[in-house]
Amino acid sequence: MAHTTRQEFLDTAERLFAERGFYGVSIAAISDELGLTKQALLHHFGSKEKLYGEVLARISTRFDTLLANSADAAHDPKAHLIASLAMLHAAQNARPAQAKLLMRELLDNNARAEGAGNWYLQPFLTRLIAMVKAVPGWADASDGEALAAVYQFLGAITYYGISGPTLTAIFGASHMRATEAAFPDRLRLLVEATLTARR
Amino acid sequence: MAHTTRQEFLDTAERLFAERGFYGVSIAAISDELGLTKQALLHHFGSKEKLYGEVLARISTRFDTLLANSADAAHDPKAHLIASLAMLHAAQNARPAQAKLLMRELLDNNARAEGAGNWYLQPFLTRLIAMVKAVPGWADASDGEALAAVYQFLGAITYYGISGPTLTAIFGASHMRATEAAFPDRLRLLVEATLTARR
DNA sequence: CGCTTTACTTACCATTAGGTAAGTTCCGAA
DNA sequence: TTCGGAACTTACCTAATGGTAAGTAAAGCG
Repeated sequence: MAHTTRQEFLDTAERLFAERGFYGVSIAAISDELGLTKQALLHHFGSKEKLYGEVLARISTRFDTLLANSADAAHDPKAHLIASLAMLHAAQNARPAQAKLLMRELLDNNARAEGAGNWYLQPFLTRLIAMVKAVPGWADASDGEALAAVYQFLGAITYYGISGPTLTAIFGASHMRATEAAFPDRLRLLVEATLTARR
Repeated sequence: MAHTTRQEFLDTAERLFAERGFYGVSIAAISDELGLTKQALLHHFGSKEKLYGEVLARISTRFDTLLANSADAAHDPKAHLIASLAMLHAAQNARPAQAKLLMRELLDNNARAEGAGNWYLQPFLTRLIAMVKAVPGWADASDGEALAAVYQFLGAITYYGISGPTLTAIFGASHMRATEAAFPDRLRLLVEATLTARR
């Protein structure tokens, strides 16, 4: 709203952090892309770490509201879960940087997690867990059990979001188009298989 | 064999690069862990980039020979593929750093790929593609099609290799044990579902 | 009008980065 | 016994890093 510059910083940071990781991007590099000095960035965010935190929090919120908005059509829990995951997939496709950053966070948080690191993702994860537990036969599942399933779905989506560009870079663009359309079906198969495996 | 120090450098670098990424680790930090100076490292490897390349090449070779050694029992192509992927899964479990590093490479190579970056993984990927194409019904698949399947399998394995520690860190260790044993079955389901989807 | 706040800038700083240059120590072969 | 090369070390360099301090220009507001 009034904070246009702030949002531009967040957008640029999200993209660059996704491309090169936290340590691979300097605050000067981020600021340069906006034609500002790094002190402008520090003015808005205080430190590089806090900027990174805000970027992550924004992604988590984005996902969370995405899932919250789809909650009404929850007649069939399993169909609802699949539809929600498809929405996430679409969101990842629309914002490739987001997918990369999410995967990076899964890689980095052990090492670079003083304090609150992981909590950015937790509300989002918790909501997905609830959706899995709503599926018939999963009501009595433990949080860990449901989370493992969630993590697998999320991983498949996120991984797919990053593998597209990578494969294109290695093997050329022509091969990748056809398989792009097949992913939603594969995702559905994965969800069905995982959810059916438990009895 | 005579190069004990070299190998120790590679081991340490593999672990640290996996933990914090290429830019997150200084060559001084790697050397310090061995009680040596960074110039010792530069003496052996020339530059940080070359060290990183050797680490990746070693992983690729490791995988490649792993697959090559399992090639004899190829009576049933699908069973062979599944068994090979299970071997990879076991290898990733035995060396968690390896899984992380592989995933990082998939994230980083676009940005930090001047030249040969991706080629480290290609022989390994090519071998997996051949194994997929050996499955009945996949002989006429394009390289891209087969690679997409390979990439999905590899992603599932690699992702699972890194998600274990992460989930444990977030939700505690007790929840994770049970699901650990279930993964081979899930992997098999994934492979079956993916390979059957094509007709 | 004066005062504060916001959004920045220039100036500066200590630390660390990767890398070069020039030794030193040691070991194995001629 | 000397020689050469491998495996290091200390010393040094330049550039870049994240961050602090202090200021400036403009807008909002009593």
